[in-house]
Amino acid sequence: MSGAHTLNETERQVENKLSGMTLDFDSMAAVSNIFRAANATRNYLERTVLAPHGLSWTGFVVLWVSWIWEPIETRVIAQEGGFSKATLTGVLQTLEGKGYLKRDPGSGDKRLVIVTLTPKGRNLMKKLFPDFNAHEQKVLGGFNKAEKRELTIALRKITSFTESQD
Amino acid sequence: MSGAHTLNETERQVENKLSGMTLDFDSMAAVSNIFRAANATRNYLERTVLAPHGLSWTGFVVLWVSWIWEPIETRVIAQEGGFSKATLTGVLQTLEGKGYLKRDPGSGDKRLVIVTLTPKGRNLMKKLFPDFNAHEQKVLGGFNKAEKRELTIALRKITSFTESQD
DNA sequence: TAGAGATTGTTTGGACGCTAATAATCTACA
DNA sequence: TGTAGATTATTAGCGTCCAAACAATCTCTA
Repeated sequence: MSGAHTLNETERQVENKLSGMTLDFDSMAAVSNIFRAANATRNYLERTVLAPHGLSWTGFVVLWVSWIWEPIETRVIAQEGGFSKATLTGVLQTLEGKGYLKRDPGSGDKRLVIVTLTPKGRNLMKKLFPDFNAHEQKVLGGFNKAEKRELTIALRKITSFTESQD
Repeated sequence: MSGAHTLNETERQVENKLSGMTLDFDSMAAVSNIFRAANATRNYLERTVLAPHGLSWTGFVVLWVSWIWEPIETRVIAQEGGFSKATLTGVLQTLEGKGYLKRDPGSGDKRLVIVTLTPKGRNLMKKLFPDFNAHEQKVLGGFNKAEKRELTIALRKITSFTESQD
């Protein structure tokens, strides 16, 4: 929902299609703007920070989580990163192939896989993360500290509601 | 970035990794919560509204845009929906296969493809969209009208900044 | 009126991302 | 002790998602 048409044009057209139905355009606008902001921010950070290093968004998240908590079990990475174990398997293969991390069997529980960054991976993150954060600051450049926190709180409210529903 | 660890634990660990660097944790939290909220909301709406109709998120967006503006050129759908032409081609094939829409060559410019919903597609949307909006209202249930608009404005500010940057 | 360059949709090849099925391993309880 | 059930990572199969290459068509200009 990106937009060649303006919001007003869209609203008029939707009302046209659904005359008589009660619609909440404020909720509609809020929801669609969450996705627009998320996509635009993701594209921006991929373009400015990640692409020069040949890193995908998911690859970066996996690398970041692993870097912060290494040595770390893959099941924790999946939970922390918010994707399935199956997805993680593929991403780990990619990152291992690029030489940023390695996988070892758990010492106790043999089912587990433990991820550790390679020196190459650690060097990358030590350089990449401050850069990433600098661009996050740019993204939030129009906000003061209180406004950033307000936004964060609002978004958390949405996350916790939607995650609590079955 | 979903979270088995609390924010404070993560902050402490990151500071540990990057002592001496200046990081903006408020921006970091805001950005990561945009993605958490977007993913959680998407999963919620897929689960509650879309899955019962065998519809994917992207499929719904394409169908929605086409329904509102039909007859519509595919290049407009791609721009409006925010994905590439290549992605759209696949999604349109899927939706056409399910009998929700059809593709016709443009009458003037022969390169163009014009999308029109089938009666089956229109019936689906007429039923689906009010349902979708009802769940959007639920997602924003903890917000009053002013708060919804405030959130929308904040998100738009982020979108317009990130989209304006190269 | 050619023909060079731009634009459009599709194909191709690669990476994500999910669920369901599978194999290996662990846990619990009789 | 042993075995049924749970948990783990991986694989298989499908549907997104993108950039790059491609063929068809249009546009502009000399």
